[in-house]
Amino acid sequence: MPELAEVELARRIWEPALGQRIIAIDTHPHTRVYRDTPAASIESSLSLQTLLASRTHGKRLLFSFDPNARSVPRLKKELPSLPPPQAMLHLELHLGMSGRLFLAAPDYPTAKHDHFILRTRELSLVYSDYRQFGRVFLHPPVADPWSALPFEVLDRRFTLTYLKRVTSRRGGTSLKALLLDQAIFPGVGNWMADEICWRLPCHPAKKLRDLELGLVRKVSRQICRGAMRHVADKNSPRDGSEGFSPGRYVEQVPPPSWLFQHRWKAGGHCPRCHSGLARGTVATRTTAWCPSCQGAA
DNA sequence: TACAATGTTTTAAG
DNA sequence: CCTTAAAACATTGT
Repeated sequence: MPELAEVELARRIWEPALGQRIIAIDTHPHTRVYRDTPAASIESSLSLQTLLASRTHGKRLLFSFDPNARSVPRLKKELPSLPPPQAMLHLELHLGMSGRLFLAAPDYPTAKHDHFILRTRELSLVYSDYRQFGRVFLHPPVADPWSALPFEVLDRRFTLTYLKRVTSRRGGTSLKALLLDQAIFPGVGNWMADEICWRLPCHPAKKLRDLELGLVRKVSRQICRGAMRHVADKNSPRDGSEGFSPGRYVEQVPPPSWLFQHRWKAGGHCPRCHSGLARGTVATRTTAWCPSCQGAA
């Protein structure tokens, strides 16, 4: 499920735990989710640390922990014998296709597909993923483990010049495949890619060399911004309640004027021209498009 | 039963 | 070495 906006939504779900200390960690240690970092090493690294911050980049989630939050008093010049501060630890999480985050009570019992649970005194932070395409791993303790990632679509630096440069050798690829490439459009997934193709409008199998890149850039930014707005509008009033409040975040979905609402329905119709939608495989993914608006490849 | 699923990585092929 | 296409991964639901 998770693309850009849904990943941001997932980040906010764990937000109530910022500033809290991890007092226990539960894992299913032998699942593929730990293919990068062994569960035991995550457990020992994060134990008793404080969750300080969270960010997203495309479909990635980053949670940063302060190993000094507990032992560092305000005075530092006065205590030269204190050990030097340790760098922040960064835990990255990817939700894959079926991963989700939720909050639960501190004594929440681990369920079948709950691979990773952080416990604080007040909350359980649960990562659940029945399909195990997702992953959780630790970064080496550097200041910013994400400094080399590509620009996000909504980043000011995502300019036409930039887009031309990073796609300069990709003329033979299809629009849909390009939109799904996380090195170029971080956070765009299957439904957003279809939405962008539809909004352009342009057939998803059209070759990049036949495209107007400036328009692709403009529309992809519109779709990303729109998707983010749909999650930002929701739950804006904070209820001020403490601790576990299930259901505070509910998934919100784009309006009926978007292709999104119609693309999976059998016999779905184009919200722009009302033609019947077409469906097929493009770039190895199931794809929906309007044969009337989007023309041919 | 067989296939598809809002994703990524690896392998194969051009 | 580079680009592009397809298989593999693990599990569930139709």
